[in-house]
Amino acid sequence: MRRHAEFDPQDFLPYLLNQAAEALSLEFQRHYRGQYGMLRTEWRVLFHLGCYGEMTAKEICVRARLHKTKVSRAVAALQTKRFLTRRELERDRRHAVLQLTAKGNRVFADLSRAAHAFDSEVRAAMTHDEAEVLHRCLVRIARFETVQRTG
Amino acid sequence: MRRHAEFDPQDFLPYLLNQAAEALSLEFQRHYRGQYGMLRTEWRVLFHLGCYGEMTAKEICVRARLHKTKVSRAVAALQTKRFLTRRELERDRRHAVLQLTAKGNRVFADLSRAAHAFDSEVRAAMTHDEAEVLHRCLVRIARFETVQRTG
DNA sequence: AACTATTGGTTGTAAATGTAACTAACAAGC
DNA sequence: GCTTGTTAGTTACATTTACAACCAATAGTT
Repeated sequence: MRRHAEFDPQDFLPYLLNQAAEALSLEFQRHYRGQYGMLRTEWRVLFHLGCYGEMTAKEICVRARLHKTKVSRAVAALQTKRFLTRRELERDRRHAVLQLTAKGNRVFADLSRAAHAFDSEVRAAMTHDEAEVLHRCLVRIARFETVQRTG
Repeated sequence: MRRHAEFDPQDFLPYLLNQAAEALSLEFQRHYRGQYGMLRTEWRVLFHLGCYGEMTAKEICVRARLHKTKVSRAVAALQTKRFLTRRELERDRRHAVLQLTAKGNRVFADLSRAAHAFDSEVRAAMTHDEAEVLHRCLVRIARFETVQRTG
């Protein structure tokens, strides 16, 4: 049936990578979406604040490689959910340091635990060596030449 | 600075996988979007038709793991671009076999070449063995238990 | 101080996506 | 033939995202 036998979608890395990423994202969504009504970007922002501690929106943009509008909206949503607070800096009132509330920290702790468990579950499908290689390759690919989008 | 040192976003597979997938997708977009004004789903549908030959929308849904509405819209778009034609089956007029036009095939050939080149470029960042492991792991992950979405 | 450029962040609007409800064709049971 | 169920595909509407324009604060220049 195949006409251009020289190229199977499964062998095209962007395609395969997307399939894999989507499979995992969709599965993990259940946790932050189902339990807390959060969107993916909100989860990412919370995740970063939880992992690294307080920081400005700009820092999140750079670290998480998210566009500032996405972060802006996610922060607003997390704020109305009372998961974080913003504190303006006097020395430069353009910046606002974001910080998880106690509630936000509890949610982070819960999701962090779920993430850990999920991660282990996925890793169980491969050997330790394979996981090492996978990680190394993904990091390399993630750093692959991309257009500016941290604006 | 890190507070919960036990978990770095970079170590969370869904996250890392997403970063990697997005980096590649964004980069490859230039080809199908910039040159032909195609959306990602359109490119995927074209890709599948090009690789495997004519098939129905339903078959594309299953193979590409895309929801039927996405495929429906992509097919409509590709049709107005004159990249494919649809031929109803007499024996079951619910089905329509989709087939690339000559123009569609030329576009596929061009993008297929670009995809090949891009794939090689990415693979150049790793050894042959690494690429093998990566591929194997990704296929395994892509098949990971997911909710039904080929409906 | 005034003038421009840059930066952090928000908002408006169009495009894209997800979900559910729908239509049309067929199939099975009666 | 008529009802009920299923399947392929479309459409309508709500949610999400992308992109550009915008605002306010600061920095740099004169």
